[in-house]
Amino acid sequence: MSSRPPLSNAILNGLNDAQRRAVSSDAATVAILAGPGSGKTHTLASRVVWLVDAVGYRPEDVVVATFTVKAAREMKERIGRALGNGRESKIILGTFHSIARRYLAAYGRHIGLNQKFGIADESDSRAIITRICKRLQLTVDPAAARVWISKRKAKGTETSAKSARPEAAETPGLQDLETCYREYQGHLDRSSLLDYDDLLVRCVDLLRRFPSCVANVQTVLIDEYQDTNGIQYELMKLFAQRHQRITIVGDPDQSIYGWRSAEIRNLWRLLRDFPATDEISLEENYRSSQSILDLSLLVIQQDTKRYQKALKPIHDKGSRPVLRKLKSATAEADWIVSEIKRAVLLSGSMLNHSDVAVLLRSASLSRHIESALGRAGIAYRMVGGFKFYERAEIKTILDYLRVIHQPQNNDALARIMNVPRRGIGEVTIKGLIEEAESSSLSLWSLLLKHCRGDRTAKTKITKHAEQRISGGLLRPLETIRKRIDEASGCSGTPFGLVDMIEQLLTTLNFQKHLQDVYPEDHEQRWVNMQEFIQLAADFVREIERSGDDALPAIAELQQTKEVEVLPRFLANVSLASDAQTEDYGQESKPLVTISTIHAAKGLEWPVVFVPAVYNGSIPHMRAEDSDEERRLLYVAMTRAQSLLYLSYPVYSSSTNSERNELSPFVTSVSKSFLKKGPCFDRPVMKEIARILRRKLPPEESIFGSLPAMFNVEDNLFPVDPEELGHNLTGHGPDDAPRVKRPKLQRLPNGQDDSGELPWRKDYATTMEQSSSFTVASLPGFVSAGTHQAALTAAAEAVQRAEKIKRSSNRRSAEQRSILGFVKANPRSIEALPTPMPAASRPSANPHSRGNLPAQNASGSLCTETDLARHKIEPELAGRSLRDGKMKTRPSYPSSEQTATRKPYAVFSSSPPPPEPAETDIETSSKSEENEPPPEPTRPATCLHATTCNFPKGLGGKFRRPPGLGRSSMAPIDKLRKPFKPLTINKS
DNA sequence: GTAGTCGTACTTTTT
DNA sequence: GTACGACTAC
Repeated sequence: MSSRPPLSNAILNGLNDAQRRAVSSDAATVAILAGPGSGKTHTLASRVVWLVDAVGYRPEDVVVATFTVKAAREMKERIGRALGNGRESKIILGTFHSIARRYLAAYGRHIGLNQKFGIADESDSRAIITRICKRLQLTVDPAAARVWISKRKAKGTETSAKSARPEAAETPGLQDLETCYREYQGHLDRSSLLDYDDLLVRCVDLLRRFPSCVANVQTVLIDEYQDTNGIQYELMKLFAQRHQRITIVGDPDQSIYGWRSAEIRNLWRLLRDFPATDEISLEENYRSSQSILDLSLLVIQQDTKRYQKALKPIHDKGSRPVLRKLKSATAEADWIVSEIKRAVLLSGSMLNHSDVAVLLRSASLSRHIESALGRAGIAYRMVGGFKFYERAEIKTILDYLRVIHQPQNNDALARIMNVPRRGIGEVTIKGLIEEAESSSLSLWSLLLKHCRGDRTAKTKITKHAEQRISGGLLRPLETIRKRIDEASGCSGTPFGLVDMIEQLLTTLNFQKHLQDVYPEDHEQRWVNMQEFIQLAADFVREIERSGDDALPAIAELQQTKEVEVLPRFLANVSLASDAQTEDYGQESKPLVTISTIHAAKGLEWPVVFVPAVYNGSIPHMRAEDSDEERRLLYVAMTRAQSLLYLSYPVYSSSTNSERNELSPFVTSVSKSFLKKGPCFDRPVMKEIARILRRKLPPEESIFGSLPAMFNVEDNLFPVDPEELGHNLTGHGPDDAPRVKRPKLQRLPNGQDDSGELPWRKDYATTMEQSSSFTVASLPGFVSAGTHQAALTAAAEAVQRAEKIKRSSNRRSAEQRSILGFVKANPRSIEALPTPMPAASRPSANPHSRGNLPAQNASGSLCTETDLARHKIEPELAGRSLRDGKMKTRPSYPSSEQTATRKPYAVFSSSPPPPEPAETDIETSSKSEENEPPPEPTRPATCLHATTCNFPKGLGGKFRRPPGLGRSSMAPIDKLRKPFKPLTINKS
């Protein structure tokens, strides 16, 4: 790689060795597998730039597929920044669905697709299927039918072998399902609609029958590959059919879309179909503190079937994640607010509200959080969940637009027929639809004929209603349609989308309609309409700026140019999960982010809250795959950079006082969490600052501006809300009495107890004997030892990080391969994974892997380089051995294989303790501005909550202001305007 | 037939 | 806190 042209240096700069190798790999197929925070997306984006700039592919010959609109947008931005000249807009980049739609728009007619096809979103599908089920009196649940149909389409056509299985008679209403499927598909065809799955299915059809569509494509890159489903895999291969050059990045641990038919299996399929694939893993985690990673790993490792990867933190230990137990969901929300305030204030606004995310299993959990934030006047935004486009008034206008675009869209027309009120009721509408369908007319033409007197509908329509339909619905829409045709026909000024919407609103007298129907909140809804217009305007501007996203011309095949804005706008609405509602003009004030975990994938925040970590929420009651739920929690946890809080309410909502149980994913590791928020003293804050690479304001200024009566510690809520009556917590025996105790002593094995529980040991002991690390000590304040020890730990962590950084420079040669894993388990991930090869250097302590196979189980199948990769840093392998953890490890329940594999020393993200000699040198050279490590015997009392003296990093110079006396401190939150939620703002 | 009122039963995750 | 169904008044 050393002989690359200088131009490429810029691309490779700032990447680590493994990333560099991934970016510049010459292999046709490249699979980059890496854990969270390892720079996957960045690497993929860099590879795109590399392929264009260094290798020389034309941008328009590169296909990049992502899963979410947000990811696509970000990818485009990143690539654009590096490429310049707007070349990124030529790249065929987008979600699978949007790329498929573009191809279908351009070439669809070659496979008999109506040029003006529309997209049926989920609610359309649901409505159609419900109607079918009702009409034909099918005994299947419409929702289940929809899922079944979708799964069938998503599976793809290649997997014929396995389709034999589930199809058997075991499916109860199979007959009905089949009927429903047929009817549904027929209905979509008649209305020229494609549902989400159809976009992919039809595109596969297109590319198979007309490979020349993609004859220009040189290379295909896929982000978040673990989320591809069968049909997407086919699509990927078809896009790459000419040159078979594919790059994927993914992380099996973050596969959270199984319910949408994502198949982790696709990873093995890829390696099977492209055996020469260059596998690269990225192992350094640049995002999270070591504590956060350690705990996340403990969670994900409970999945014994997973393919394991190394994940090495480069950051300091950081403060331990918190697992907080609250009385109710309301208390939980209030507690979150109090912790946010605490973090912001005690960091002297080094952390602000936009650094905070609250990640939820389900969007519906946001209610309490939203109202607590609202009450506290903290601005926030909700990502995922209720979508802007799903608001009733927006949907209505969208339906109008859809009918303008596609008069044959009966469903949309039926929904708007009586909105605004035109004196037509359900019965009439239903009758008309039936009539239209039975005479194979569209509803639109039926109405048109009726109103023109060409044909009288059998269904009775009152004269009054007829007039209003004719004058208030048919005629205005015809007019608009005519104007569109005229405009596009003679290339005159196209009829502006915004004009169209505004004209529609006027003719319909929509504002009055809103007033009539929603007397309570019509104003808000009208504001939504304005925002909608704004979005449309943005969309148009964006199109004009970046030009049409036409596909590169192909000699052999005629393309249909997409000239009209309307269809593209509608498609954009259906395919965009989020309206890009952000930043119009107004200085973006810092907002707390509330998001579903799904929507948070790929993102990161300094501070992350994961509320509602209880059985039933995570894992969700209705979830079928509990491993996936665990991965979901893992994804949530690994979003955090420096502070991670999990919490759960003991009692679910006020309505029924049912008790919640802590999520099973964390019960066994619950002791590794803090029971309440960390004390944000100087050392802790400094560590946070270091992880975030930010500057921490001086201590005086932080405490100088604390509001009066401010609670410095997380003590507004009882640590155990049930303790009042001496309750048993009911989470098993070791959990019962919760005695806080300081951990001041060194553990016998010489590992210094840096205030953190000895995690591994804890993990082991929770599973067998719980007594082993009870350390008798002063009763009193938990955190005291933590903080002083944190100082030492911090210094050490820096060295460790340094060491890892150093060692990781040669990492690329040592990455382990998944090839063995795949080959040993050719067709399923159900099989146990190959044991992670342990350190192969003799210097590493041998007992750790006494019974591990020396090589990857696939040994014979591995290439030489494969084997070479299996070396592990000796330090990494060494640690757990030195600690003698192996002895206390219980034999793992499932199988010997698991048990022997279990030594996770090798996967551990904990770097080894520094070697003594180096310690001194490094500390002295390194910690100039650091406090000298404190004496191990600092009395605990200095951290007493109410008299909080901060441990004087600087010799006790600063004391916290007494709080009561000081006046005129500006509470920064005063300045923040209360945020009015789009949804509902009353509690 | 339409429109308004009341009571009941749900509320995973996304393209 | 809402969406849908049943019931009742026009």
